[in-house]
Amino acid sequence: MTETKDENKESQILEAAKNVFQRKGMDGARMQEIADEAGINKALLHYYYRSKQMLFEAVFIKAFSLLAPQLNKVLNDDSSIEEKIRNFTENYLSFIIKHPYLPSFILNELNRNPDFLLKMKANKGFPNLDKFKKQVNLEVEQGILKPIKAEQLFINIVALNIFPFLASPLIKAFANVDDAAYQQLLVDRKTEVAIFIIDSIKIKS
Amino acid sequence: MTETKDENKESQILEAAKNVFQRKGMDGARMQEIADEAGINKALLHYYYRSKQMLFEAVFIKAFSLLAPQLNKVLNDDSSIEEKIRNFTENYLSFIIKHPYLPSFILNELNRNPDFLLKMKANKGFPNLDKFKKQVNLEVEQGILKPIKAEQLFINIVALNIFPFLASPLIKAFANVDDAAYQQLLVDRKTEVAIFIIDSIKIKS
DNA sequence: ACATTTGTTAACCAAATGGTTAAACCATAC
DNA sequence: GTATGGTTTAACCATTTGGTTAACAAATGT
Repeated sequence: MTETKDENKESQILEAAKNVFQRKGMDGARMQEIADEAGINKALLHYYYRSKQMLFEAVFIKAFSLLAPQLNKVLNDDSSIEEKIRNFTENYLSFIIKHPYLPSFILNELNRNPDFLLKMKANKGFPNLDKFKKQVNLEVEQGILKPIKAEQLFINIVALNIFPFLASPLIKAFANVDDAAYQQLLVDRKTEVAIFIIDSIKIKS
Repeated sequence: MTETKDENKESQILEAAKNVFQRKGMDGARMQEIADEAGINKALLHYYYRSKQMLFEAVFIKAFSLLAPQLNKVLNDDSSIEEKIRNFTENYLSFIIKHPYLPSFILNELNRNPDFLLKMKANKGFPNLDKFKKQVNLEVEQGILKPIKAEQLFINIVALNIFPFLASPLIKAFANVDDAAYQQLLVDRKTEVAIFIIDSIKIKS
């Protein structure tokens, strides 16, 4: 129905597993349901991926590898902090709007099992704040930015971008908006969020 | 170990259930584990709360009822938007630091089953943005605040306050800080977040 | 042609799990 | 004391679930 026509069974299974795991989480997912969604026999799952745990890890690592490098890319390019914020907000929101379950999936499973991160950290391409930190400190000294700790700024940027995807049912209920209106709010945020952050931290000249 | 000495079995069970459900989620939780944590027989769980589903709903509703009214209180008092932001940030962060699993638990389970919100919405005391919206619009007209939609501002406030509790393992890994340092970051946010928001939206005189 | 490896399936299995039952326990009332 | 009602437990049950097996089909190599 979506993509991955039929290349090979392996990625066809992975696609089905991704859908089920992201909907139900590791604990809620059933191997039978994944098999059904992939249109194959349950035993075949175990033929390709030995166990539920291994299938899950394959899905998780793929999802994480999709999300993390983008973050890294923006953090480590040569633009100013202001540009970084604009780029990140624009790119990341566009990306997540296409994969709305990703953030929730990844954060949940990391909470469930933080040790995962140890495996991930080994990979190079694992996001790293060093350059961003130096840059923030420098721009603060130069009087471009108001004093703020790089870590706090980083949390704020990520929070403003990702949170609406973690809490959509709740926000929809509180703000009394329907799906279409919420979708529009999200699109608006592609520019709104960057403005919001920059207005907060930039010293006007 | 914590509170609820021994009042009655019912709340003793609820306390144990809360702990297990918040750690493991509905799907990951086991009735046996809840029974063990409550120091009772598994059959007794079913004696007090007929099924896992009912026990879960009792826990969930209690958690939600703890979180929601606070939000409502701040939104609907008579202070200015600026004061509301300060109050909310200060109060909510203090509260959540004491119950760090709550946000993750509630958001997860709502994503898993958004229909829950219909039940919740029936309760009076369910948070409502009407007053907040009017107030934002008014202060924008009066030139106190820069133009911003109330919904977006609301999302931003909640995101900045809650997100660090949803993503703690991830942020710790990215920012390379240990538990103690992270705890300190959270405490700092009690004032930092309010400043960050107000700097962004307030028109300087 | 045929042997060998790879892919696929239906049937099966053992463990885990939510839930039930029937008996025991223990207060309080008579 | 013992009848009565709620409380608690050990043992049990049916179903679900992850995983295996053994047979079969389809490629692939020779």
